[in-house]
Amino acid sequence: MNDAHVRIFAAIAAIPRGRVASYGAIAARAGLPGRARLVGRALGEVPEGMELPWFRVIRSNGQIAFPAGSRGFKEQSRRLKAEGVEVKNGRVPLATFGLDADLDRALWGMPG
DNA sequence: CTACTGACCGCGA
DNA sequence: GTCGCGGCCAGTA
Repeated sequence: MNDAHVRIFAAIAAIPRGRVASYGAIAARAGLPGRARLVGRALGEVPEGMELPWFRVIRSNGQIAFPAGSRGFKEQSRRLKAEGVEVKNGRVPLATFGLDADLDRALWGMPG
């Protein structure tokens, strides 16, 4: 655990229910632009007891990052569907469930 | 030190 | 839709 991880977790925790955000977007919101891979690494280091909506983090193209059919893949798609997010063939339509500019501003208070 | 890997990203062809 | 390439950088061998 380090400061970068803490900020990454905070950004993930801010994703509202029924929405998803990309690794790159989380990295940017954590003050770490261009470091999407670090977000992936941080997610692999999440303490087991920690309450974190990790399943709301997907790739920039809408795909679930886990290999199709893997345990993580099933778990993630299950949780997303459980809160109303459409998962079709391992992919989420970002146009509908992604964070647009307005919601992004409302969440993280960027002036607009 | 080099080399390879990984829950990634964007651009160009 | 596909493939390739460079960027990013912490871990591991």
